[in-house]
Amino acid sequence: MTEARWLDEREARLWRSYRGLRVRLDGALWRRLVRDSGLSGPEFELLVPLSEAPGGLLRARDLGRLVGWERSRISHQVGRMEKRGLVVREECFEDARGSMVRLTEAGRAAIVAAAPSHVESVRSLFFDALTDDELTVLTAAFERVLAGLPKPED
Amino acid sequence: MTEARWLDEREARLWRSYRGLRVRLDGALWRRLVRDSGLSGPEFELLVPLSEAPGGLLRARDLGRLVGWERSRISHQVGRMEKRGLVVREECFEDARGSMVRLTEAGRAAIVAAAPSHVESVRSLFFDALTDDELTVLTAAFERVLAGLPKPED
DNA sequence: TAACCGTTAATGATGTGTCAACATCCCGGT
DNA sequence: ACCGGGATGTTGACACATCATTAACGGTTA
Repeated sequence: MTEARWLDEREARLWRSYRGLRVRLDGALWRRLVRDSGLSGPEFELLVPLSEAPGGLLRARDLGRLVGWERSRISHQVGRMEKRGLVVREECFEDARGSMVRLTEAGRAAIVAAAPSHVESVRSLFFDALTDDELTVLTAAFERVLAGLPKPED
Repeated sequence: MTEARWLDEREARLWRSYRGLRVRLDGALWRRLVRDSGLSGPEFELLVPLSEAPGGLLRARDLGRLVGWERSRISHQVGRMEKRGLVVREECFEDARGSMVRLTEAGRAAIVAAAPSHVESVRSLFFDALTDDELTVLTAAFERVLAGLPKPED
């Protein structure tokens, strides 16, 4: 258990700003989303792929893969959204184990109303503060960090 | 609601990588922390400033300011950590409204055991993938975005 | 056919975070 | 001395995320 590889001053500063960004940017986006559209972050995340699917219909398994969630999380979230009338569950004919998730009219109306405002928030809070060169550097750096991350099982 | 200011291809790519980073990097750090030390992320965040305070003693208000949390969140989290024996609540003599939070011996042992491994995770998963130039650019970009963020009430 | 294994979902328990009351206390002006 | 507004914490209700367990189903193999 050595003291080696501690963070130096510059590294600590970057880490603080990253933590701050993660908390404050996402917090601001979440609050604006709720305020402007009445949708929560997780609701928005599920509605996007559903709204892009033919008939607003996706199998729960595929929905989970599209957003990178596990089955249990999908199941709980779809349950809450079903109670709110945004989606309905239907049985899956190809595979009796599966279940289908279908966007309701209310759900489609909600995502259509929410998307433009949300994109505008992302642009004004994030992209408007970046230069074009920074956009390039950040993309390369983020993708390299992502590529080096261990699989979910670690 | 116009279609203007939609994200172009390069912007969408950066946004995807940022979202991925946010989820996968923080997820990996959380899982390693729990696995290596038995501490959760929020527990770790409160234990750090407490371990640096004289006597391991901080007023709840000050603890909240140090980590940037609101009162309710502090209260709930301290309550859970008190049940786990990591901290104890004491009354505040200077101000009868306040309450003090004190690190227990078990709490101090936990943070001392957890910190080196956590820093090593941050370094190996994040900093080792960045060049020195990127470190500079990211810090400047993050701090500029942070400075432009609205206050919590917006 | 029967035993078995992997996939898919649902569910309950637990930890976490936010919000809206609520109670209490401090402090300044009157 | 009093009063009223701001500060401080706690609590309960709810939404969210993860984990372990359970159940049902499909396909493979004995």
